[in-house]
Amino acid sequence: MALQRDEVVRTALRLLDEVGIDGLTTRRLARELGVQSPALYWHFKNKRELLDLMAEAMLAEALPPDRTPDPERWPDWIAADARAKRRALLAYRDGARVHAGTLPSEDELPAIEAQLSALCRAGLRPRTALRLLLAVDRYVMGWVTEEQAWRQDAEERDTPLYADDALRGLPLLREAADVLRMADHDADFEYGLRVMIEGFRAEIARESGWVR
Amino acid sequence: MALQRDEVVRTALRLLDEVGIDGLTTRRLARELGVQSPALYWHFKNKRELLDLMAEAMLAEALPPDRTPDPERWPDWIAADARAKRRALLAYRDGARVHAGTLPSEDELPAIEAQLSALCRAGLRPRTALRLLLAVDRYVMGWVTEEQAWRQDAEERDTPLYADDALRGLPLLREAADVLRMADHDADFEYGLRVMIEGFRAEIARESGWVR
DNA sequence: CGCCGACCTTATCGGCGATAAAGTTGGTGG
DNA sequence: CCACCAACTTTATCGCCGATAAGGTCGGCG
Repeated sequence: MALQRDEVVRTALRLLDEVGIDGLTTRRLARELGVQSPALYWHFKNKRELLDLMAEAMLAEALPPDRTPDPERWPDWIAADARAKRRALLAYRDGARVHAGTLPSEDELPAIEAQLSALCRAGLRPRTALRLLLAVDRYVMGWVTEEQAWRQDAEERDTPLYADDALRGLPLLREAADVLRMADHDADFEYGLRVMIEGFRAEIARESGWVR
Repeated sequence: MALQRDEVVRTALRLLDEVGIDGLTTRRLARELGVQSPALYWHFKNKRELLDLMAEAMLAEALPPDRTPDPERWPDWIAADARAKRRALLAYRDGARVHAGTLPSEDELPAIEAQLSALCRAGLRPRTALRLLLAVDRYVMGWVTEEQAWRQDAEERDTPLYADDALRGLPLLREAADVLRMADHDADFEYGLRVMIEGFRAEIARESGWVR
């Protein structure tokens, strides 16, 4: 029975968790599939294409399909989407690096259009609404990229990050040491997300002319 | 005359612009320096260490040294720092990928302490202030990472991204096509930055008890 | 003079993504 | 029944890569 493109992607994602993106080589993947490595090039034209499909599959697994967003509750679904994307990226080792640099495919555009529609009904111009979605997406990407890099070398690190000694004479950092040492990624992520949504609220108020 | 560690880093940064991070190999760098590739391992224990030093040098070039931030004008210097960091990362090809995953070294901590101090005098608790700095940093990192990835494949791409055909039946996206096609990175970046700062304003108002 | 540390070379390892070219195999039309 | 074809895989090989081992060069210093 021949390989299915789909099976390759699923195996690649499972393997990703074991060995990380730097350990995910075509040879290793081929071995996992019981096949010689050039066989993979029948299914994908190169490794970049494999990574793109992995990224797509990663998000598809964790992101709920097209709900039609409610204009009234935009803060809720924007936050929910951001959390879902973070969860999707965190679900696999180096998920953010796999996803980085991929662009929305054309069949994701209708979902974006629906979000724009809701935001416009909430009072934004289309350009502004898209910029808003872009901004939160970039925040999530940056966040998870750093978060996973941190997790990575937290495993390898022997000495604790920023020992108390290093904070001598830095009382504020000492008080915020939990944040500095990234003890609670979830809470720290939520904080930034809430701040952005707070900012969007102000933006919508200004742009829809409710201000003053 | 022997190589200086510093000269290697400078050459690596110049070479980075020519060939990108994937083309920046120890062999290529050695050739550029008129030396055999294992010679580099006298100066750095591995490639990761070279990249770390490149990242440090990149930021040092473009970021002004420790100003003491004015508590009154926090929106100004937060925005200025974010712009400076973006500029620093954009100054070299793949700058964001080089910088990704590096942590602040311990001698950068005093500058952060000074920023925390200003934000606390503006009304935040230390933990919240640091979270705020973290959030804007992650936004910048995510932004520039995607921006550079986009620039990269904009060069390679033959067909335009999201042709008008793809936007048929998507009137809002069509109206926001400039943003979708990322025609003006600067303006789009500024928008998200402004939104975050707007959010910080609300956050400070709440936390310092001025609200209601 | 002899040593030593700084710095570099030569040789080599195992592994990488990718391509070319030659099988294999199952189904389909003549 | 057979010839062919498309789908899929193999073997062989290319030119790279990061890294290490072991040994050379050379200037300064005791």
